[in-house]
Amino acid sequence: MSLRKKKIEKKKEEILRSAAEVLSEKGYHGATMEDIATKLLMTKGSMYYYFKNKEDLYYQCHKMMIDKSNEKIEEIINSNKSAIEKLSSAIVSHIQLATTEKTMFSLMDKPEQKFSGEYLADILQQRSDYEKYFDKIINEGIETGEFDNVDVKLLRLLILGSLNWILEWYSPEGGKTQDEISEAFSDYLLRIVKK
Amino acid sequence: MSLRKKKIEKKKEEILRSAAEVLSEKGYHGATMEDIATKLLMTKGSMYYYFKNKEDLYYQCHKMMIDKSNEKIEEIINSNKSAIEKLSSAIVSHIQLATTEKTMFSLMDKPEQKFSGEYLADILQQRSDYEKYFDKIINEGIETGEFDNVDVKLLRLLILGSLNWILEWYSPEGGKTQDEISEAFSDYLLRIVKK
Amino acid sequence: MSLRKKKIEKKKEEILRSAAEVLSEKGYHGATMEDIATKLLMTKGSMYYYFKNKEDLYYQCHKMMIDKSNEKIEEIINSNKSAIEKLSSAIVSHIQLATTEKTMFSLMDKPEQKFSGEYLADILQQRSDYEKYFDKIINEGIETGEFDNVDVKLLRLLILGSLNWILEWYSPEGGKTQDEISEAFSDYLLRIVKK
Amino acid sequence: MSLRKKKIEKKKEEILRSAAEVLSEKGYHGATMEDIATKLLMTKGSMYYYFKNKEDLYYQCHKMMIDKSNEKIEEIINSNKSAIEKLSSAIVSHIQLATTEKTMFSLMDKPEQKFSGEYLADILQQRSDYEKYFDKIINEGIETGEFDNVDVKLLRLLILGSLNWILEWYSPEGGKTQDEISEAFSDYLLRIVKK
DNA sequence: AATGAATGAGGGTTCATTCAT
DNA sequence: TATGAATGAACCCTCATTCAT
Repeated sequence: MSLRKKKIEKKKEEILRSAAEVLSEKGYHGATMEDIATKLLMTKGSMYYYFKNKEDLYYQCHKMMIDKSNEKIEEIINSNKSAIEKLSSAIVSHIQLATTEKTMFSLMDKPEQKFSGEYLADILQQRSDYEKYFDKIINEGIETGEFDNVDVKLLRLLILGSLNWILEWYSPEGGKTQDEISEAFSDYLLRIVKK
Repeated sequence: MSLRKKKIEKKKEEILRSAAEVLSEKGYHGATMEDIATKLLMTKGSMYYYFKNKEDLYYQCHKMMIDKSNEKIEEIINSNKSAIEKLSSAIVSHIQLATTEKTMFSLMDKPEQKFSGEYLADILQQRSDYEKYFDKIINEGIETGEFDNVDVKLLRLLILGSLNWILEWYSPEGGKTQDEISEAFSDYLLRIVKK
Repeated sequence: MSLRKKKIEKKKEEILRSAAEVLSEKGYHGATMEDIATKLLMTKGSMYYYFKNKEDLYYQCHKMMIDKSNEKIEEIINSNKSAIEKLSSAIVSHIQLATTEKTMFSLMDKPEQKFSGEYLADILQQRSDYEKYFDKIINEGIETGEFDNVDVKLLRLLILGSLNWILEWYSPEGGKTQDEISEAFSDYLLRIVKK
Repeated sequence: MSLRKKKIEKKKEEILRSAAEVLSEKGYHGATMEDIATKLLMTKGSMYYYFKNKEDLYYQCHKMMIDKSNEKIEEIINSNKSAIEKLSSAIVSHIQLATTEKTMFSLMDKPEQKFSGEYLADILQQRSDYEKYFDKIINEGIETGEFDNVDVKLLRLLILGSLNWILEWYSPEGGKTQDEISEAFSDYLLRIVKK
């Protein structure tokens, strides 16, 4: 990648982070291109140099986040840990990411209301990938006998539901720290599968 | 209540049900008053005979749903069941309501992005009431010794998160029936608290 | 006129008076049929039993007022007074009417912005009649030698302008009484014509 | 001021002049943003680049005009003329402005029906300033003995009333020229105060 | 004689998007 | 690269008017 390309890439990410904040705070339809541009000390028009349109901007925000999530969980999957440890790690990792990058993370909600066509298919695929990783861990646990014989899909939905919901209530100033939440949630959720 | 009042009330509810469908499908900002009216074979303007504005319409949808939820859970709370049975019932009831009235239920998400001022305060209060009921059940279980000594608030957040998330994936045509989901979720979630 | 007709006529005038108040306060376009109906403890729809439409309602308000004005000035014209006394009386009478019926009187402003076609022509004719009466008095004064030789039209415009403007600032609670205003204005305005 | 700012200022004034014509012809409520835009070969939406909303546009029209009026009268006040000459000049100046800029001038009517809150207070203040200048001249004349001992406020109301009313009847094609009107009105009105 | 309900045309305003500079 | 200016489609909402009852 040329230096120029890299610089653009850098700028793009800077925009993405800032855009994500506004977008997650006001919602996709609630946030205007102007809102986003203002926060970046740019003008509305300039944004179109970097992004094709609003949907594209949103998509890139989304992608940036899901890539990070997938990276992390792949790492966990490929480690030498036991299934229990893997599931615990995945839960903790998800929470850490969600709470640290609350703003960006919360973009990932209700994609059907924001995306259409090509973009939507892509987004759903990426999500599905992430979910598959969880299924993989759970299946592994069942096979090794570490886990009880649960309904894999339903359990995964339960777990991810409880984790994703954290965005709805977590606040850095709020009562619980990230670590407290991580510990409690991984403890509680593992109780479901442990024999 | 006069006959006229009753008729108007009936019409209002009819509108609400239909509106909820459109609103939950397209989101608050995504759905237009025209969309909603068209579905009812009405005109945009007519809606304003029954509702002050879009926010008001949305608010009423919301209220209708949360009233039902609160009614149900109050019934459970006041019953003679054990804490375990109460929690299980509350979970099942929540799932039944959420899946049966998926469209209306899903309106209850992210109120800060849709409401402001008076309305928002009201909504948040109603939500908080519902959550308090769950806390009450959990506390009861701890006191009677039925439940393990958990962090009440975090557990409640975990449970409600996993339940609310059902809206994101449940589909009547999908793989699992309401009952299967209810059974699995109440089973799994109770494992967390049972000693 | 039958008794029934008379009753309708009565009701009409009642509506007119009340309507005029709202109309003059909020302006023709600013006042809604609902505003007017509410004040009369009626419903919007009922107004259409008495009046063809908003323009018609406004027109009738207008007519009611100008008829009164013309009546009074005709009386003055046909009296046995001197021109000076007639002009003075006309001024005083105009002020009394304008201040007593401030609300209705102020409807008579800028008819071109509110009326069209048939209505407009009618209104302008009625206005013109009233103005002609003033001209007549002034001409009479010049002929009898009571008045200086002024430009009749310009003087009439000056006088009526200053009188009509009273609506813009007169308030029953304000500093000056109707009589003080009447006296001062007739005194000042007569100074212009007196030799 | 930068070149850009100047250009925008220029455009704003261009819009204001054109808007004033439409607004004064059709009235505030009668004129639509579309009407105004069309006349400028612009689109409705573009107007919002320059003005916050309709009320703002109207306010700026108003302000532009009253600033001019105040400028002129201040000049007169600060001159070395006698009170009689000052009053005469003020009358002539007012007439010249009103007839030359008939369209914009006529916007200044009935502000309570068009403005609210902040805007209204501002407008009323500006008006009041202008009136105070007239009072000052009249008081000066009384003090120097040039004028008869009149009721200052009532006389000012009489004078400004007759002047403002000119807008209701003046037409460039009509019978009287600006100068004829100016001469007649200042002559007539001064007769009131001259000893 | 009155009204509840519905309508639809139109108004103000917002905003994603474009494009010349 | 960046932006100022313009656009136009779409949205929410208002309101005069109608009409069955």
